[in-house]
Amino acid sequence: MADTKKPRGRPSKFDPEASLEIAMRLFWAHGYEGTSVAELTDAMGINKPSLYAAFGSKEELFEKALQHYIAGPIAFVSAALDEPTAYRVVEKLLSESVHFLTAPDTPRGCMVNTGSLSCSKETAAVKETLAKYRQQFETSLTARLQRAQREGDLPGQTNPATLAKYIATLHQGMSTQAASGASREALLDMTRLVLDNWPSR
Amino acid sequence: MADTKKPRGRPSKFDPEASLEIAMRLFWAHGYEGTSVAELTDAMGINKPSLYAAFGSKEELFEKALQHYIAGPIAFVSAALDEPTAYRVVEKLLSESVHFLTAPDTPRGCMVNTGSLSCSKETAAVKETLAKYRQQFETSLTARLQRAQREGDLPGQTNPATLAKYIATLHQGMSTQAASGASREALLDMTRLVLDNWPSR
DNA sequence: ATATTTATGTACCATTCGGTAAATAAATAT
DNA sequence: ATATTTATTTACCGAATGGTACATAAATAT
Repeated sequence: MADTKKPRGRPSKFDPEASLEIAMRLFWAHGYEGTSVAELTDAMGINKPSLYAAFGSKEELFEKALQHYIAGPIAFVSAALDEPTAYRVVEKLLSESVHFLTAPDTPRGCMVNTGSLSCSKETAAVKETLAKYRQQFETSLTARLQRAQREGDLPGQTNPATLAKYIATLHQGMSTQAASGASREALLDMTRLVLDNWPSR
Repeated sequence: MADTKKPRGRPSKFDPEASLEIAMRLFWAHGYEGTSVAELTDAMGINKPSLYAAFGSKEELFEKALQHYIAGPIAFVSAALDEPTAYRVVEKLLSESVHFLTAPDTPRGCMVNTGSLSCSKETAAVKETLAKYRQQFETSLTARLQRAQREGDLPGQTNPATLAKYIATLHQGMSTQAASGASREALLDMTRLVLDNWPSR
């Protein structure tokens, strides 16, 4: 089942998957513009041509690191949408986000939120990519809340899009809070406050 | 009353106040690292030595532009704390923030939030300055809510610090939302939702 | 008129930026 | 053994970065 046929030329001395993980951590911690190619190659232990051969460009590497981030560390976000009720979706989303955003062994804050909020004109594409992902999340959450309304666990007078924007906004704000040093306990207290005032509890 | 005594040397051909306003707009729109000194001097119509003579360094200029921003465009934030009740403080704060963050003639988002969230290690000082200002706001709001509790317009079981963090988090999230293109109407709807679920209404 | 003071414009500094050309090293195919 | 293929290392590219030395221009003081 494994790849038994040996490749033709000189073997790579680095694992692209491991390098992607390293890139993710650096972009996560310092953003797109705050991370230089030299820092990336230093951390990966490779030279620049190897990076460009494997990933194309800094921007492509960022995109791939972003995919890696979405499929890995924040997979819990889309998983939370599978909870049975709107309340439990939001409960799980917020509480898991707090734990994630304040985890001791990973950068503070969410890469999708802090990766590139304001940037030079040249880097606007990256900024918009991240904005697109945030929008996708909000759209998915809206759809999930609409389903909840059909299934009767969300009051009919609540606007799902507005509620989704509310949760997305809180989530984005929590990312800033965590990146600025807010404690896990304080953010959990805040989550409790939000859930205690949930429209349909 | 005016400054009648003529200064000694060659007169300045630029107004430092106007230049500070220009710097504020650029930093506001593109952040600290996303704005280059060359872009600043171009927009101001001066040469670099004039900028350095007037403001010291890029970082000092940013600090002064930040003061200008806090004293000007977002003076309404501390002004909102003067409203008579906790509910009206928050109502004014959120609704005015939405109008401010989505104003058509100014950059989207709040400079204190988007000025430098993630950045290279070298620029960590600017990031922390902004985090400090956000913390100051949250602390002021906490104090205001404590006063509200003493004055009886906020239920005793509510934790002012938690409630203040909640509002601050929403505010920070709204900045990201606005910077990402959220419409004024959608954000006002969201504000309405928040206020309708206010703990002590 | 001349000296002094201040701000200007020009030209430059070392460093870093993202990215690449070219030579070389290490593997397999024949 | 030799050719071919692939990835490596080294060295470099032009442009942009934040910041400054230096000569000059424009004002006042004497």
